[in-house]
Amino acid sequence: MEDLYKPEDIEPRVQKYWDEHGFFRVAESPGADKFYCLSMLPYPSGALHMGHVRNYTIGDVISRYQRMLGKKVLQPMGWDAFGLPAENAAIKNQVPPASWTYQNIDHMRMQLRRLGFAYDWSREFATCDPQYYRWEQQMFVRLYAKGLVYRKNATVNWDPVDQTVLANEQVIDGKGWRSGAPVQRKEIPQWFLKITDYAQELLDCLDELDGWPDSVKTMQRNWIGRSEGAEFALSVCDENGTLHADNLQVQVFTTRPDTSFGMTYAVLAPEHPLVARITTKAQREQVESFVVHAAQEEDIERMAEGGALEKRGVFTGAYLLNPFNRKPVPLFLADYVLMSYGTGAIMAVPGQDQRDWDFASAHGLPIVRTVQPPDDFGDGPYLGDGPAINSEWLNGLEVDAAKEKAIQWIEEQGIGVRKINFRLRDWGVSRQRYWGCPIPMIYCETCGEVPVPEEDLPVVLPEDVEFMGVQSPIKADPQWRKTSCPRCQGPAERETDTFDTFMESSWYYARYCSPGADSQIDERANYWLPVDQYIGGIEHAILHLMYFRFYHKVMRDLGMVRSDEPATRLLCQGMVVAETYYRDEADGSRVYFNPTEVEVERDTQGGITGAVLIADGKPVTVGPVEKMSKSRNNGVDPQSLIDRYGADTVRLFTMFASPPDQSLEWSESGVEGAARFLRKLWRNVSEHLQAGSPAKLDLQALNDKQRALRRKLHETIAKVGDDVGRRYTFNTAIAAIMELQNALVRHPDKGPQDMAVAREAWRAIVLMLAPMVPHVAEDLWPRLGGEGAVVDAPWPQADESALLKSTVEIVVQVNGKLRGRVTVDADADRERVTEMALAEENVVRFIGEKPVRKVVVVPGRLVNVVV
RNA sequence: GCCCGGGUGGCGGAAUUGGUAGACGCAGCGGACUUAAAAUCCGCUGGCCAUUAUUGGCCGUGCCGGUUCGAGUCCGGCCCUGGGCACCA
Repeated sequence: MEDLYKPEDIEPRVQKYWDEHGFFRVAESPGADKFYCLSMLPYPSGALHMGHVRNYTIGDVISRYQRMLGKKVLQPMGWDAFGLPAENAAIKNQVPPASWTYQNIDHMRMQLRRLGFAYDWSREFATCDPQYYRWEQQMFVRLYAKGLVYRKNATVNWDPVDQTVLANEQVIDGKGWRSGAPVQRKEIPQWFLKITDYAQELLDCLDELDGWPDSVKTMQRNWIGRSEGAEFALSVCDENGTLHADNLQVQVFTTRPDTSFGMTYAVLAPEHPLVARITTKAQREQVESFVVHAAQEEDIERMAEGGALEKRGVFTGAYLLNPFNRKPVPLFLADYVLMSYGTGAIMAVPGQDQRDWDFASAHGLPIVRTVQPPDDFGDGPYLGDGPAINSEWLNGLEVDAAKEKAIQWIEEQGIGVRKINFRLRDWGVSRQRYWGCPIPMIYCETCGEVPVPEEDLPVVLPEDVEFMGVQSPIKADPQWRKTSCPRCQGPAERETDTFDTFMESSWYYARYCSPGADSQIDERANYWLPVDQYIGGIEHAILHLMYFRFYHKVMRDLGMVRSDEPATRLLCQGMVVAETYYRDEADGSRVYFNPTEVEVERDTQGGITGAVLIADGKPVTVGPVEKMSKSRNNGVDPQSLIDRYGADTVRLFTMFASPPDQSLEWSESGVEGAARFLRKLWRNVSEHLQAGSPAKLDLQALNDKQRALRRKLHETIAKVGDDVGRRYTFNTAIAAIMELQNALVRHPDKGPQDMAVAREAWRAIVLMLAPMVPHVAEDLWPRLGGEGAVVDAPWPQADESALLKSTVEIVVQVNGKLRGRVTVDADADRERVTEMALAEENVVRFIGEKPVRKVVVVPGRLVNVVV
């Protein structure tokens, strides 16, 4: 065995061994326990960043651990290959988006292989492959047939100069990022998926996702935003209550029907269809002037500062008749009512609603309370509980009872119904971009919209294109879109929009289970699904993870899968952060320096006193710790770390520095610490092997010291198993292994039984480290007499008998303060322990003359004497 | 404004069910080895005070209060900080 730890030799050799034996290729094995461990697939941006390394290391550790428990483990990897950055790169570098993407995939695949992740590469795919997206297109036309797909006008960001739709990220200060022209809001037809049909189920199933973080479930609940109430009609009238000649009505939704007697005015959203019937052109223009102004920077800033938005509005001249008290109330237009939620119209009850209060105050409208606030309640709307007042037949009822009675009354009157509304909107999937999956629809002059027949799929996106401007090549090319109608054979045109890239990432996990299938997925998916552990960033808490759940339920309803949810357990890893360093230049600009270019200065206590730029030796300002980003120039390239330290060191550092769900602070010296640990491990095992062959372990022959060391070993095995398997606190698992190694080093005896215990310990250490640092573990395992590959070795189990202690140390407190320790027999009873505790020298001193009032005994832990 | 996290040494973090606060690592200090440096090894390392064969005391987990024999952990009220949402009736 070499004296020095050389990862540059070990890692390629071990990876070759895994590859040649195809260790990570898995097949279904009915009856065997399976474990599907999935990390979110990366966008092929060009190179791995530390966030990827962290995400995939966590997944790999869990996968390898589960495999050592004897399960069939599926861990796949692929590429979320469509997306906007490829188009930007295409414009910048004059290469087609496809070739740029494929090059990036090649490079990043090589980087992932270098890190030694246990992926079944035979299942790899890129989502831009027609053999992948053809199934997405097929599913879309099937959903169209089921009525879950529809087309309607929706508002987009439109760049009038580039004649293109912009993504939200491409709108900077209200202007197009390339043209600089003010962005317009434009209505164009777009395709939608009816995710709202699944709103209730998406909400209900969250309750059963015990393995998901509460934060994600809460965010999804809020996003779905269920509210219960009533929807009812109000008749348009004049100020005397005379009904409108056309018998016009306005539907409103409210969660507080109990407050209806307090309605003092009503509001329509500016886009409400009735607006054209009841307002003048001048009124509409006035509203438009502030609608255009809406949702601008200053409003958002004001809300961030905690202030209420200005309540702008205009009186229509019309009135609505409140059906509860037959009184007419003025009808306003105001942009604080949204057309996209509820009915686009509200009854306003300023006494019980903050926004209505603000509007009423600003426009001098009356305010009537319908719930009695407590005596000490000041000004403002009252949102709490209390008896109804000013409400005729509801008076005296508490809020819940009043709500119930009001809804019954509405239904009895035939003017409305009990209603549940969701905040969740249907999913708009059209993107006016080139580098995406073509939407398989055809427009025929006579037949209208016609889905592409399944046998004609896929609609292939041409990859060898000139991509010079922002304009999509398939939109620019009149030939591509020209086709014939599948129904009438007449001239027709293809849809030139492409899918939102969230479409590809909503079902990829199922395709991994069915490689090569001549259908979207096949029966093999039901063996592997649901995913047992999903790992990815918290930034996907709402969008991706909602679409992912929605798609799974849709696939279930199409008969493709049998489970209700796609993943039973979810882990959201924290951000990777690093210190920032900068200088403020004379011209007011701030220049950031990478942590690798800076040297930190410390005082004798180790506190940071400053930092200098290595290049010029002059000081730089130490900024806050922030998420690694280009703008702060604090990103660290994982490749350079791997080149310098090896994959195992990088993996060990990322797992050791913090628990997986908290942020990980990058530290050069922390990486060096990880490297030092592996060098020590290597040397210690080497010295152990050179010290000779161990005797057969004879438990009866162990002396106290050997027995104590072996107890430490088995305590560590128990703790590490719990940390890795249940708690996912890999940092504390590694710390426990480090402690065990330190204990072994401090036990230098080389007798036959010392060697036997040491051999047992080194083997356990190598096994417990194998998921985290698999290369060095694989290399050391056979040297320590291990059979076969460490990837298939069984996870060590604690020997209960080794954990038994003959004596235990008991902490003695007096009035809750630590005053001494006593060692007692493990089976000593309370009386004996109390007696020992009261006899301890320092305890006696503290009790002094004071009478003992009470003695609390926690068996095996402590005694507290109360005086 | 609403919702969800977090606040513990010089730093990252540990303390799993209310029971020894600071495991493990980093940084720092002292020493060994070395011509020297690196690497490696050993020791010390929350603050203050007393005592030095020794050890002991006081303070200490963002702030204020409470429950308890006992609180980093539970409860009430604040402060700071990270993230999410955006007038959803």
